Amino acid sequence: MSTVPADTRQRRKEARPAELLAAALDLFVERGYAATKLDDVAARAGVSKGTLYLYFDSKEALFKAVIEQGILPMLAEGEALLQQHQVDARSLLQELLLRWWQLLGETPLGGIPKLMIAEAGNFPEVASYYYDNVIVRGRELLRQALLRGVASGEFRQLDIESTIDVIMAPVLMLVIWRYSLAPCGCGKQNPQQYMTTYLDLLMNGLMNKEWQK
Amino acid sequence: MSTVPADTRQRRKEARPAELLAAALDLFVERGYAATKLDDVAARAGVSKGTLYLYFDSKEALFKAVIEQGILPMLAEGEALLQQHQVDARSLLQELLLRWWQLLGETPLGGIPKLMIAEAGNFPEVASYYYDNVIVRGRELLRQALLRGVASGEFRQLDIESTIDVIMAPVLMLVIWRYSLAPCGCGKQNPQQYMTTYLDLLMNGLMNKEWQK
Amino acid sequence: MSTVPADTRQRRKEARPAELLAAALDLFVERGYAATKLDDVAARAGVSKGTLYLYFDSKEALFKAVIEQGILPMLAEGEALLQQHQVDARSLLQELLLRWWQLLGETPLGGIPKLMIAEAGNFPEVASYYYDNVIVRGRELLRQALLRGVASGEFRQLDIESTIDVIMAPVLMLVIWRYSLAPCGCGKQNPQQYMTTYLDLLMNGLMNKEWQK
Amino acid sequence: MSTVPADTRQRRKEARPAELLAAALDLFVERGYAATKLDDVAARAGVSKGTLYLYFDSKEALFKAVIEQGILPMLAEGEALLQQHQVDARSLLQELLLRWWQLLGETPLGGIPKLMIAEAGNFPEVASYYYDNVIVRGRELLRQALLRGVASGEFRQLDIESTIDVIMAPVLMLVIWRYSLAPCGCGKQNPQQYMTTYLDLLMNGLMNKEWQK
DNA sequence: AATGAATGAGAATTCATTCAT
DNA sequence: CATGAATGAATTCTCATTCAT
Repeated sequence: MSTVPADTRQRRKEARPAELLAAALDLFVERGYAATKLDDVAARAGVSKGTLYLYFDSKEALFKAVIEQGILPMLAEGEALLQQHQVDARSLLQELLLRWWQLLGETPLGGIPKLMIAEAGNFPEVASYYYDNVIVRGRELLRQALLRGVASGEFRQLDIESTIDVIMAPVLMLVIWRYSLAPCGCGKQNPQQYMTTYLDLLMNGLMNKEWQK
Repeated sequence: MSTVPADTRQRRKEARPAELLAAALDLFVERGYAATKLDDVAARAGVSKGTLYLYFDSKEALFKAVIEQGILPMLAEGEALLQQHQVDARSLLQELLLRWWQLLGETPLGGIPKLMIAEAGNFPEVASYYYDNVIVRGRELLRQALLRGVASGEFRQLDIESTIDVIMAPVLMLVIWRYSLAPCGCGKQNPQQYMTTYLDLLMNGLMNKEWQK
Repeated sequence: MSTVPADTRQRRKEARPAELLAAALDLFVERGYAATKLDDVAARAGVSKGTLYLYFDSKEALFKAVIEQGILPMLAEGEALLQQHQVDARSLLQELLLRWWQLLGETPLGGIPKLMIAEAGNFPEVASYYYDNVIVRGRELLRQALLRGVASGEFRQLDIESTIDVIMAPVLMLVIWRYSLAPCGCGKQNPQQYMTTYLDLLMNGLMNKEWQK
Repeated sequence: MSTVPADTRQRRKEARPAELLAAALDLFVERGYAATKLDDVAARAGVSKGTLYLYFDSKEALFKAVIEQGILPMLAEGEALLQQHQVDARSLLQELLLRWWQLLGETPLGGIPKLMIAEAGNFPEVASYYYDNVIVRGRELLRQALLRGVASGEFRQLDIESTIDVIMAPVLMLVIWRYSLAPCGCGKQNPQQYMTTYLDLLMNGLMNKEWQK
């Protein structure tokens, strides 16, 4: 009746999908798609199971939405990173990797790579979608940084495509670990130290001797 | 009367567990634990559902056996690697990584890391077991190689523990990729090129300048 | 919109457990625990299999609830019987036995003794519970009646404890028969005549000669 | 080769059915028909599951054989009891009840009444068979004793048919208890005392005053 | 005769989805 | 919009029965 409750309700209503997606992301990442019960998703979002179906047609649709929505911030970050114009390739590359880690390593979105790896076989279309929109774009960013470094002479001559993959691996493993073995009390990681070591190793590996500090 | 059938039967009986484990490994890796139906495992092994229960008490027991049996070759390989006595640390490290890749990258066992990552949350005890027996031991091998290299002056001073993790990451990602996004037609990998690039980058990153070729 | 459906639904929901328990009691008594299919229980209660699990965690939980709920009326009757203050022990004892028979012999609860006898070996805890709450209490009622009769001189001196067991037996057999061999067309019993004969025999057996009418 | 082993084997072979029936009786009585696994029956008889099928066509056939074989000693005892010619009806009746109790209360056959009660609903034909061959015959024995006592004036005038049933009940309950609640630690029975009390009560209830001792 | 590996129909249980309120 | 009771298809697991040895 009053407008205030209407607003509150409105706000809730609009927030519902996001709350459901957040709950679903958590559980999908923690348990996997098949082992996640919609009851639990609804409960974690504080609604009833029926409500979930007001916003998502099916469990599969929910999964796809989780991935799609989870990807958006990565794409946005990618857009922002494109605006980067570090003077040297080393700084550019370092910046790319650090911001990626900040995005994935410190938000729930970090679970998406693990989820995608685990479920790629069951949802090939989603995997393709993820590949085309996230991986290809991310590789493109790295490719540009590498190409610039090689062109400027900062970086050694390397096979660009495989270098991209190799460079991605340690950051990926860092976030994957966080959502897989780390919660089981396996290996107390120090992400900060890990990134420091990684970047040091990488730059030493990439750069021409004369450019190395 | 004839000895052949008796032998055949015997041979089947002894081979059954291994056949079932192989089938289960394939499907667990491909679909995940929860999404794998025991009917399918049995069918792939060429037996009926009931037969599976003659050898494994439950789906969970089958899963554990898959991991435990899958780990054995890694441990054996680890033992063999310990016997390695390359003259220089560089060769030793390179040998470790290549043989690991050969073991995991070219046999169905390569699916185990992906499986473990996906299911660690649902089977923490198994994850701990895997960590203690595979990861800790693997890290020990790398640790020794790194320490030797640092002692000899081949390798730069680096934080050993985080370096181990960083070094493991690209090989892990290579096998994980093979069982996750690669089957979806995402990115035609060239593992040979990947390993070449990786080792080149790694050695350049690790080694002191004066030692670099 | 209409209140009737809401009421109906509510009423259904509240009635469900009782309906399921009634259906389960019937079938457990008729077929035994193991031979009773939950499908059949649900069907007899007019619901689907899944609904049963909304109210009971498992088949075993259903069984326990059947016994526990089935016992309540007996306990209530026991309480009521305690208020009895017949002038003579003969009337008191007769009243106890008749009311017990009315409760068990003329309602579905009569199946409980047969069910308990058949399943005691498979559910020892339930059997203990039944023993402590039903049998011990029932024996206490009989004990009091017997003690009073002996004290007043109405009844002969007898070993009280074994007399209690002997007295219980015929009424028990009457209800057990009703749910075991009687339905197979074995022996057309006349419970009325049976009880008359039983009480006559019992009273003659119990009472001192000078008190006998 | 030697004749002794052949004999042994022969003896075993001939004993097999009886051993299997004994094992089956034990388990059927303890757990009920449906809850008894043929694996367990075979194991208890010391043979393999397959062997069981050499002697019995099916689980149901085994059950029927258990009942049929279990009944034979009762029938034989019944025949022997018919030869009884006690001078007085009281002694005759007492003898009948005591020998029945000795047969059932002190051998594994005592489980048959419980088994029959529990499974009558699932095996109506077996129940009918049991009724016709055991109960009808047993009732006939009691009927004769009662008729003789009434004719001689020892016993009071009573409705014979219902008296038979009432008289059977306590002995039945005694053996039923032994295989149902007693094993659960419910009520430490003293069968000797129970029978003494029962017979005392019964005779006092049955006999004319002038005949009572 | 005896074995026990293999089978597959059947039963308990779960959970995504629907729908009346 | 929101709820949660109800559904039933799907899955794990069991066990009577068969049959090659």
